[in-house]
Amino acid sequence: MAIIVDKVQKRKDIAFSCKDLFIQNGINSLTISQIAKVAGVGKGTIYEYFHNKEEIVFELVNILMKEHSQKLHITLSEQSSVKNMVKKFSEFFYTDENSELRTIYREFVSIALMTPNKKMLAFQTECFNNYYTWFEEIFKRGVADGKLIPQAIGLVKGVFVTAEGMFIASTSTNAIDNLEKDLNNYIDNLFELLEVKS
Amino acid sequence: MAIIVDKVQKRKDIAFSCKDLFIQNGINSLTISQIAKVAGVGKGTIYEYFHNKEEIVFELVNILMKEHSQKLHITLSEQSSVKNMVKKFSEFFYTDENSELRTIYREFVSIALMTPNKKMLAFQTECFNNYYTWFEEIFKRGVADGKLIPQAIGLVKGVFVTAEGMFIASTSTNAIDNLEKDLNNYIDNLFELLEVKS
Amino acid sequence: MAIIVDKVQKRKDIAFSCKDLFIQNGINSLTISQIAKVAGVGKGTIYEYFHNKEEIVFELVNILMKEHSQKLHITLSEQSSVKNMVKKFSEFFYTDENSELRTIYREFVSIALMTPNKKMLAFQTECFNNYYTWFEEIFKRGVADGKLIPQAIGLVKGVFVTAEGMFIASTSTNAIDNLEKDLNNYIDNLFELLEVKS
Amino acid sequence: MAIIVDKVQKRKDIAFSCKDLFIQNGINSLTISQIAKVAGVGKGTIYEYFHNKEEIVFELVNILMKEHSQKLHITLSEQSSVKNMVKKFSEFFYTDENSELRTIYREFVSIALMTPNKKMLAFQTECFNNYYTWFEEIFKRGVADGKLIPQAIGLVKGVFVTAEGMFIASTSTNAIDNLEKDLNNYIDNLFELLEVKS
DNA sequence: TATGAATGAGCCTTCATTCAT
DNA sequence: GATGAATGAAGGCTCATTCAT
Repeated sequence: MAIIVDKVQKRKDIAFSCKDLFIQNGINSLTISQIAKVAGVGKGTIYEYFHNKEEIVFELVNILMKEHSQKLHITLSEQSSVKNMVKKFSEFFYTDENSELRTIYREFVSIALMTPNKKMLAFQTECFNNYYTWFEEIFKRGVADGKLIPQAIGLVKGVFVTAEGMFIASTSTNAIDNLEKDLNNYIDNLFELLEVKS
Repeated sequence: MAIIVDKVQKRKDIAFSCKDLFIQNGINSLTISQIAKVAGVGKGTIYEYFHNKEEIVFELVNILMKEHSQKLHITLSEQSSVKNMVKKFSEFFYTDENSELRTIYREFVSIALMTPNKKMLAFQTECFNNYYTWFEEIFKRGVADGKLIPQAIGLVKGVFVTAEGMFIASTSTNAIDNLEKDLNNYIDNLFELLEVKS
Repeated sequence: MAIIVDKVQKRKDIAFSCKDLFIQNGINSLTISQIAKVAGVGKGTIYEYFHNKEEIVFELVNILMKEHSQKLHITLSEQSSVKNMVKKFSEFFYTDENSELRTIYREFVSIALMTPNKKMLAFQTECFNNYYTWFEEIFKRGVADGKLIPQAIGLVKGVFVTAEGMFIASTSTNAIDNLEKDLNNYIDNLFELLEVKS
Repeated sequence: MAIIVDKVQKRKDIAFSCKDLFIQNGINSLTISQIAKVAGVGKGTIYEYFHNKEEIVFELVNILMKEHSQKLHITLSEQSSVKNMVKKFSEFFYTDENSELRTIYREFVSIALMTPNKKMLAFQTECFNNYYTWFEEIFKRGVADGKLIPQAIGLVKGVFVTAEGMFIASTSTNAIDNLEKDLNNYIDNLFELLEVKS
C-alpha cells in the first residue's frame, strides 16, 4: 500500500519550516539547499511542492496571515469603539508580538513591488480585500450606529492604508521607534473629527 | 600630466545612462555588463565610480528625486489652497509624467525594505524629511492663515504617508487604475473636514 | 532514490585527474574550468568535492605522498646499512622516477610558505612527522645495533632536513644537476664520522 | 633645466616603500595600485621603474639581503670559533631582529619555487654563492688552522643548507618555536664531531 | 514519491597594463 | 618624466534546476 501523503499539509510544513531562516536572512540569501535542509527533505522534493523560491514565501505569508487574521478577528470583536478597533488594527505594525510576521510581511511587500507576478498579486489583492472589506464594515456600522459622522465613509480607504504607509516610511527612515506614537496620535486626532460628540 | 575628470559628473552620467535599462528590467536583472555597455564605458570603469550595483540605483534615484523636487516646488507655489497643494503632491503617484520615476521609486522602496543599509537609510531619511518638512509647513501655514482648522496639524504625518500607502497598495493589488480616483476622493473628503468654512 | 556516490573516491579521482595539468602549469595558472574539463565533470561539481583550488592540490599531494611512502617503505626494508637507507631516502629529491611528485611537492611547499592555513599546516606536520619518526627510528636502531656512534642521534633532525634544504637550494640556484652528487657526497662524508669502524 | 632623477635610487625607494605592505599581506595580495599609493607615485610611474610586480620583490629582497649581509659580516668577524660563526649564521632564521627579512625571504623562496624565471634564479644563485663561498671559507680556514678535522670540508654544503631546511620545515610544520633549540642542538652535536680536541 | 549528485550559465569583481595628456 | 582614468580579459564561485535512480 502506497503511503498517502497529505500534499497540502506537506506544502505548508515545508514553507513553515523555513520561517526562521527566512526571517533571519531574507529571501535573497535563502537557497533551495538551505530550505531543503531545514525542511528535512531532499532538494528535489522542494520542486514537487513548489515551482520556485517565491512560492514558498507566498505559502508562508499565507499561513501566517491567516493565523494573524483569526487572532485579529477575536481582538476586534472585543473592542467597544471604532477608534479602538482601528487602533487594534494598527497594532500589527508595531507590537513585539507581530515582529516576526512583520519581517516577513516587509519582505513580501518588497518582493511584490519588485517582481510582481500574477499569482502573487492575486494573493495580495485577496489579502488586501479581506482586511479592507472588514475595515470598511467597521466604519459603516459606526456610521449606522450614529457613532461616526457620515463623512467617515469617504476616508476609509485613506485611513486603511495610512498604517501601512507609516510602516513603510518608518522602515525606510529607520524611525520605527516612533511608529506607535505616530500611529496613535494620528488615530486620536482623526477620530476627534470623525466621532459624533454626544 | 594625467587627464582630469569630473568624477562627480561622470558618476551622475553613468547612473543616468542606465535609467531605461533599470526601468525596463529592474535592479535584479541588471548586470554590470549591461550597465557598462549602455554607459559606454568598460566594466572596470563602473567600479571606479561605484562600489556596487545598488549604489548606482542610489545615485539615480538621487538625481531624479532632486529633479522632481524642483518641479514640484514650482507647481506647489502656483496652488491657491492647501487642498490643491496636497493634490498636486499626490499626483506624483499616478500621473503619466512621473511613471518612470515611480517605477524607480518603487524599486528603491523595495530595495530599502529588503536590504536596508546605513547609507541607503540615511538617504531615505533625508528624502523623507525633505518632503515631509515641506508638507508640514504647508499645513501649518494653512492653519495660521485660518484656512484649516487647528486639528489638521495632528493629521499631517498620517496624510503625508497616505499617498504612499495607497501607491504601495495599488501596486500590490494591481489596482493602479483607481489610484487617482481613490486619492482625490480621499483628499476631497478629508479637506471637507479640515477646511474652515467661510 | 538518489544515486549513491563514493564521495571519497570521487574526490581522489578529481584530484588525480588534474595531476598532469598541475605539473605542467602550476597551481597559479590552473583554472577551475580546466580542472573540471580534465576531470570530466562540470565546474559546479568541483565545488561539491572541494572548497577551493588549493584543496585539490592538497588532496593530490596526499595521494601521491602516500603512494611514495609505501614504495619507500619497501625500498628501505631492503637496505642493509643506515647509510644506504639515508641514501635511498634522499633519492626522492633527484631520481627521474619521482620528478612528477617532486614538481608537485615543490609547488606544495611554495603554497605552504606563502599562504599557510591550518588544514594545510596540519597535513604538512603529519607528513613531516610521518617521515621523520621513521628516519629517527632508523638512526636509533643503528645506534642500538652498534652500527652508529651514539652522537648520531643528536644529528638526526639536521640530517633529515638537509636533503630538503639542498633540494630547495638546487631549485633556486638552478643547480639541480649537481644535487645527486652533492647529496651523496654529503652522506658519504657524514657517515664516515658516524659509522662505528669495526 | 630638466630635473635629474636618480633612477637607481628611485627604484630602490619604491621597492623599499612597500616593504611593510609586503610583509603584512604577501606578494599575492599586493596590487600595483597599493604599491603606487605607498610609494607616493602614480600607477604609471611604477612601470617606468619595474616591468612587473615580482621585480619589485626582487629589488626589495636585494636591498634587504645586502643590508643583512653587511651586518653579518661584522658579526662573524667578531666570532672566535667556527662553531660560533655557524651559530651566528643560523641566527638569521630565528631571531626577532630578522623576522621581517625572514618573512620576505620566505615569500621570495616561495616565488622562486613556484615561478622560477631566469632573472630571479640568477639573483638567487648569486645570493646563495655569496653566502656559501663565505661559509666554505670559514670551514677551510678552520681546517687550515687545525681547529676542525679535515673531513669537515665534505660536510660544508650539507651544513649550509641545514639551517634553511629546518627553517622551511618549521614554517610548514608550524614548529617555528623549536627552531632555535633544534638548530643549536644540531650545531653543538655536529661540532662535537668536527672540532679537533686539544 | 523522493532524492541529491550533477550541472553550467552567468554573475560580480579584480587588477595589471596602457596611453593620452 | 609622470600621471591616473580607462580598460576588459579572466577568474572564482553560486545556485536554481534537472533527472537518473
